[in-house]
Amino acid sequence: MSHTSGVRQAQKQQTRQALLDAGLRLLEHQNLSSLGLRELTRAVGVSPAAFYRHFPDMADLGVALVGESLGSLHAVIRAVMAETTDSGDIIDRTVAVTERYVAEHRPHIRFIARERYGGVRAVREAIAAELHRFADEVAVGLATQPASAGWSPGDLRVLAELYVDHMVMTAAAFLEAEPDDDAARRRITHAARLRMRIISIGRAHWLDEQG
Amino acid sequence: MSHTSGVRQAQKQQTRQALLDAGLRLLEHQNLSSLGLRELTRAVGVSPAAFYRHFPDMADLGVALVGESLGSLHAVIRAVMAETTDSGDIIDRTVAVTERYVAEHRPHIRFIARERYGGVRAVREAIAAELHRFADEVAVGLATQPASAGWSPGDLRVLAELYVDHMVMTAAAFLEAEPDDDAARRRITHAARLRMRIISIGRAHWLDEQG
DNA sequence: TGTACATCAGTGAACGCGCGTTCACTGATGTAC
DNA sequence: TGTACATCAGTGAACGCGCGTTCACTGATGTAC
Repeated sequence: MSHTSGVRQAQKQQTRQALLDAGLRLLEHQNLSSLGLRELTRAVGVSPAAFYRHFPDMADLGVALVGESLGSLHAVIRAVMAETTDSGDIIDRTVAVTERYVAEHRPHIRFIARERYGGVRAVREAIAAELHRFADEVAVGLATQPASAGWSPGDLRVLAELYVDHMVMTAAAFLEAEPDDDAARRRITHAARLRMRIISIGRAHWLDEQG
Repeated sequence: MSHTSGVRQAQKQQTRQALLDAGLRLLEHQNLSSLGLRELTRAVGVSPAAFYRHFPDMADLGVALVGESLGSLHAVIRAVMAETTDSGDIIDRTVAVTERYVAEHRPHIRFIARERYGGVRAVREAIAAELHRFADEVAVGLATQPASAGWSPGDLRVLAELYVDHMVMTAAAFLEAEPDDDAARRRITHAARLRMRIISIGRAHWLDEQG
């Protein structure tokens, strides 16, 4: 039984967080699989061996970064979905929230984009699992909307994934633009809204076409 | 003036191709930025120094692999777009072609997915440029269709990117499934068709909603 | 056709370097009484 | 409160290893006459 309080625990947690923070910073220009253990501990200012007090290996640190990067998104998504106003409004709001989230968590989102199909299996799987959970949440939200009447659960789930994928796609686009390139950001915003509207209209007319 | 014929040229080309082939194979389980020069030349059976007769560095080999991976897709896309039958048919055909292309070029497509947002700038940019060119081509194709009447060139371009992104998304999904997992492949095919139909229907009703 | 010289793809040895991991250790923090 | 012992985060030295790059070289191929 370990007391969770105490100076020692707090100091350990602080070093762990320093490793995560430095890792994220160093990953701005490289892959997780090319980030060196010594490079990381050097940046933090601890000995190489200290790393092993916190993570068994780099892949494990990567998985921790996935949680840190995507954990806070759940609340954001739920908040947007809860405000069930008209669909045009919800689209603009979603795009705006995505833009702001990328601006405020740039290194985290870059890390996710880079490692989503990257070379470290455990990290890839952790990201896939998180996105899966987002899609679940969106699917539940969609199911409660009147526009979903007549949709099978499986097809609703595909629709939810479509929305999540587009959110990721939009985030990646904002990522690639320079943060202060306002023209580029307006272009991305316009494209993201247009895409989501096309999908939204397609959804609304889906059942007509099936009849 | 160098004669392009000759035994020497042919042998050099052969070694270069062996480097590309071995590179692609070694990149199945790792990033370009963690692929070692010695690891690669060892796999090919030449001395490490021989590498420099063909590429200045690994990033350059990566760019060559991008060309090799996406070059042959142009012809395929153009062929599908040329057969302007009804839109349901063209969707099924596109999904089927994507599935077959991934099955036949698995390592190439995996490389593209992994490096699209990867750690090597030159390679990222080469991939982005190729996808940009695909979208251009699709936009030209779309512009000739009656369903595009009333669309601005800018919005048509967004629509073209939407189709390209969905092709990439579908390819990535096929990639993640085991090649012999027929159930997974059927699920992906169903989802891909549904997504494209929703987009197609949204496109058809876009102008109505704007009025 | 034969000869003498030029080119250049690939060699093999050498270099200095930073890597991941191990280990016994230290000394501050925690606990029992 | 004070004392004696336990815990354990972080140290620093050591290890063997594979890395990227350089260099003068070799010998097959190419060219000029």
